[in-house]
Amino acid sequence: MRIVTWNINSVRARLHQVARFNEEHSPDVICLQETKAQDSDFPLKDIKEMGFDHVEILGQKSYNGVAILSKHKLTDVGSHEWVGKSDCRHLFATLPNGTILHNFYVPAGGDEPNPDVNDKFAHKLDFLDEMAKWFPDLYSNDQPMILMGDLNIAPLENDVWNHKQLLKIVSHTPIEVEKLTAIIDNFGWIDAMRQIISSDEKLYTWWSYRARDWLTSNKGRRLDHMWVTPPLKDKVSDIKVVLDARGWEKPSDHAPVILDLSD
DNA sequence: ATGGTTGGTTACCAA
Repeated sequence: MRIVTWNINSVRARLHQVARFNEEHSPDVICLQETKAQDSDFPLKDIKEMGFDHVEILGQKSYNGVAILSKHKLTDVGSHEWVGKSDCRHLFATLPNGTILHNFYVPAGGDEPNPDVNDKFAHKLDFLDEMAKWFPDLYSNDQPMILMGDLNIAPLENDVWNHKQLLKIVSHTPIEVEKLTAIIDNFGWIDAMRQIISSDEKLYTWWSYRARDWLTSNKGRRLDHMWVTPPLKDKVSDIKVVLDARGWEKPSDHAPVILDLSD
């Protein structure tokens, strides 16, 4: 089973890249974030022609939006309105083997890492606090479950190109890292990417559009994540960040992340 | 210290 998370930064602008990725990597499921299309504008027909017979979408005009593209039947589909907002940041569904998928787009949080003056940062912190309570309230971690998506936080020193220079940059501030770690610890999630690729190595999934040459400067951050519950721990056979896709023509600023699970 | 780019929507907002 091959499961992918990808912040695509507009599904309509990147439709040909979904097709290319599908041909080159044969995923079973792709969880998309930042689709930036209301449901009536979602290119459902094109996606289905790629072989994704089961598609769940939750979109809004211009901003945010998540989708699950699947070649297997999806059941028990739903979402939660985080911090009381209906801003299309979460979708969940269950695969035929019983594995529950959660697809998240956590708020980016703006530029100023001070919740007193920046409402977007306050919203991000509230969202994270709610996530830390929500999973233990509703689930047990002895069921197979995967949480993936753009969490907009790079928690470890080697998740950013320069730890010290980014301590006051939103996505790597101590308060965000502390809250993300609390979500993991409260429920017992396993960081599948770091189980496969050692925390001693730099690992990024996002590179700014503003860099003159993203690959040469390589000032990346690991903003996208794949977490699994303990029953799936030993079934994670591989993780890959598909760097190629960041270098395709008119790319998203995020690379897709592939999770391979053995049966 | 500052500005750099992109997508969606149409004079900026969010990332």
